[in-house]
Amino acid sequence: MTKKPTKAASSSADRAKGRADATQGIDDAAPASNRALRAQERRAAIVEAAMEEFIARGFAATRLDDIAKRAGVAKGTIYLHFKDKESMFEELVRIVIVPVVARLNALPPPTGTVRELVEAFAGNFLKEVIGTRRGDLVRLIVAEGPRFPSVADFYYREVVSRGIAGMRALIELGIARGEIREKDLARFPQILVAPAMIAVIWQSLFARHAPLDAQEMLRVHLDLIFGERRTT
Amino acid sequence: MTKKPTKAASSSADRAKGRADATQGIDDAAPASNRALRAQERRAAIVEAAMEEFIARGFAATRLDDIAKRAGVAKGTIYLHFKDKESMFEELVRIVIVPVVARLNALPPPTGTVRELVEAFAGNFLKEVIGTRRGDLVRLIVAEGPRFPSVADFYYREVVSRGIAGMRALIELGIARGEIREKDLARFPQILVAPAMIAVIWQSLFARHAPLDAQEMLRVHLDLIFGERRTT
Amino acid sequence: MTKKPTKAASSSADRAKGRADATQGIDDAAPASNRALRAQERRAAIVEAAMEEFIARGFAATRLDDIAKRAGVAKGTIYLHFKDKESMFEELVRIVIVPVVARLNALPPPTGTVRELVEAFAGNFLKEVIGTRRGDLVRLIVAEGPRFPSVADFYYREVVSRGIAGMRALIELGIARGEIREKDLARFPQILVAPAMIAVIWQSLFARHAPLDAQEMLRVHLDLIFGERRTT
Amino acid sequence: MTKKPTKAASSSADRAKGRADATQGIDDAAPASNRALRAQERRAAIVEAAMEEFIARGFAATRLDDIAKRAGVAKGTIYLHFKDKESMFEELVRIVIVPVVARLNALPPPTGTVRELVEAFAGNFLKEVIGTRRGDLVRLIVAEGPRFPSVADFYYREVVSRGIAGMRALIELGIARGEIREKDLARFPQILVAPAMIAVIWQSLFARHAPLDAQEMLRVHLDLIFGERRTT
DNA sequence: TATGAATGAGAGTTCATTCAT
DNA sequence: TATGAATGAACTCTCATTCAT
Repeated sequence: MTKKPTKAASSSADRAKGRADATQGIDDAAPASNRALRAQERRAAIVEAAMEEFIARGFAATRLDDIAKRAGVAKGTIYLHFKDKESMFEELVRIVIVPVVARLNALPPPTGTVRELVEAFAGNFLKEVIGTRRGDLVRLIVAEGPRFPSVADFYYREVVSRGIAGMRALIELGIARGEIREKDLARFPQILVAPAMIAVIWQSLFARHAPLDAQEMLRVHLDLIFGERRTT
Repeated sequence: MTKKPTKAASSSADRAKGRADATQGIDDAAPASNRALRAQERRAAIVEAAMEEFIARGFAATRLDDIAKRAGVAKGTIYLHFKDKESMFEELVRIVIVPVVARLNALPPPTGTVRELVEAFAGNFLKEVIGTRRGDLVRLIVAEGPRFPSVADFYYREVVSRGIAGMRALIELGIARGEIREKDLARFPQILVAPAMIAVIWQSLFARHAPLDAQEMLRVHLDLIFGERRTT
Repeated sequence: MTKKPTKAASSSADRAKGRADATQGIDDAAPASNRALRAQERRAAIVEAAMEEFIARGFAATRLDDIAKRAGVAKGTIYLHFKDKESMFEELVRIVIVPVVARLNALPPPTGTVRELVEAFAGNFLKEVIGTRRGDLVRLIVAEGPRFPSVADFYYREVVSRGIAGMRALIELGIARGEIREKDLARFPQILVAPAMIAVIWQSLFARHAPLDAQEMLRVHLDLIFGERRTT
Repeated sequence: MTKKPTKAASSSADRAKGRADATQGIDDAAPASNRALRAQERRAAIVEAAMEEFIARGFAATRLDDIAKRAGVAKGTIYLHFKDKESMFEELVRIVIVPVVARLNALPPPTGTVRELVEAFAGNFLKEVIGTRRGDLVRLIVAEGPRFPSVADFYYREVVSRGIAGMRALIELGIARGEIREKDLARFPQILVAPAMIAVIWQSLFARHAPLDAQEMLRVHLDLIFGERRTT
């Protein structure tokens, strides 16, 4: 997790870093960094617990008491790391999303056909997002976005706009290579990812009633775009 | 005294008024139905107000005080119509959704090509859902669904499953008539509506950053499915 | 008590007044005004209780819980009458001081010598302020004034400046009549009341260690100003 | 290691520094006294900081965190010097008041007329108390006295009773020498200092609205007691 | 000796729900 | 039937105090 300390946590975090560097290689540095380490662990535990609770209950219905209990810390400890409930929520989303963005930026080497690229990407999405905590996060953002414009903004800026741009590039490549016939698709990359989004939402709302084979659905959707796959 | 009409806010209010007009002139009925009439109006006002507030703030953050104020009734009056906040929310969604279902059932006469049918449907959806209160309702259900399984269930049963079934029928018709080539599409009617759903969500979260021309997007999507439209 | 209702309390207070006027003389007005009456009583009880607690503990150390308990109401009821703890304190001082000012304005008929007037005034002060709740209020204002400028301002405007002006008028009359020799006294009416203030503070802090005969002290002070009294 | 010096904050700090310079060069004493020295300095800093904060906010509203920050020590360090917040406050007042008493005891040689003595005293009071931190301390004691009887007791015993006794002695001298005519004044020395006290309070509460020329007021008051001064 | 992260009791405030009118 | 004052449980946030380092 890339350090992005709260004001409250910054001093200890910074100092910890400094000290660790200074005592690099010296055994008895352990106790010094133990403190910082424990602080990091606590912070991580709070983030983890808060995420679970926010996803399970939404922002307003989540009790800080429950987050504390789940994280195994005292109520007051939360306030050593976050200013208040609101900014905790906002920061949380950032904290959880940043590594996602990082991974998106670590582009896979563009080899093979565009369809293969998109399939690889979709496969990854299936595994890592649909039906997972990460998927619930998406639903959380959809749910709370209007009340937390800064969260929606952040999510748009960091994830959506980049994702859209990436998709558009892929689509244009596909068009240039003749893999995609529908030229206007480049104007609406949302169409490419729409079924994936629907799958995310479907899983958390309706999976009970009618399980959805997301993988198959994506395949069909890609057939629509790239033309039917020959007999594999 | 119909205590719990399964009619939507507006329509029930309108009908109630109509009835009052109809019974005009019957002396001993007038005062009695006046009472009922007023009760109906109040109830409708509460439903309307509650919907606005729930959409704007979500379930937990909505105050009954605000609903009462907006509806122009006293706080206690709400409890004459609904058991408590939770069951009010659950009932509310039902009340608002029922007329939607009713309209869906009043199928438009299936004339013309399948594409024309779907386009008509999509056009209606564009006008009546995307960027409207009704669209926000969809987002509200996505947001609160996990905490209100009964709401999600109801929505699935009354709207989603029927909608899916209807789409499937259309798709099969399209396949039979040769308008749709991708045969597997019938297995995932979700693909047909996915961009529409995405448009709904996009409007309430990201319209500010990047307005989305939903109409055009739907057209492109239909081109994908039905093959490109010739020059008009 | 001149009605000066809080925003929260205003509606009920106003309506109560209106209704009371409307139903003047009609017996069954009782139940209607009972409500308003009870509300007034509650409000008065809160004011009374809050005053006691604030005097006993100061602003910061006073618990709303204790005020509620002492007033015999629920904690939430306080918020029907006052916006929050701070504005409750500020309003409280106003509420308690207003009748004091009213009484000051109801000037006693200026008969007899200036010394007699001043003695009458001092006698009243002795009876009504020194060693009473009212005296404690003065100490409370001294204590909290710097943290509640609005309170200090109000007290200065309504009580201190008027009191000073009144004293100055009396002193000038005394000088004109030849009862007071020290002409510069009119420039510092504070001197006239200083021992009275000291007596107020003394009673609440040191009475235990060394009781102070305030009456005698004031007499000696007046002798200083008016010259020794002959053997009456 | 003198644990609880009975010296005032500032003076002890200054003196401590002086001592450190004096013991410079004694090898094995240096580190030991360095420790004690640092401790003394810290303690003095805490006392100073605490005084400022208590005066500015009162006892209950003062945060130990702020005291620590202002003193440049960690929160925990305070507890190495004081048992808890309450006893810190009580001790503090003692620490700050002791040097005042000491100075009072170092009586100036009684030369000249009584009026001159009193004027010298009043002049000193004007300079050192009215409108200064020391004056605020008086207000603090008035404010917190009822909640800290031990503070009020201490202040009475060490300052008030001695001051009263001293004033009485002066007054009696004045009467004996014929400078003061009003014999009963000796029974109420409070009258002599009352305007000075009023000036202290006035400065911190009302100076903004109506500045008070304390020096002139005291002069007028002394004229009242000693008779008008001739044209110097 | 000094630190400051951690604690958790306790404070102010809100708001769903009740009930006398 | 309708009201809205009253309730008090429950929530967020603060801060004196402790203790491992």
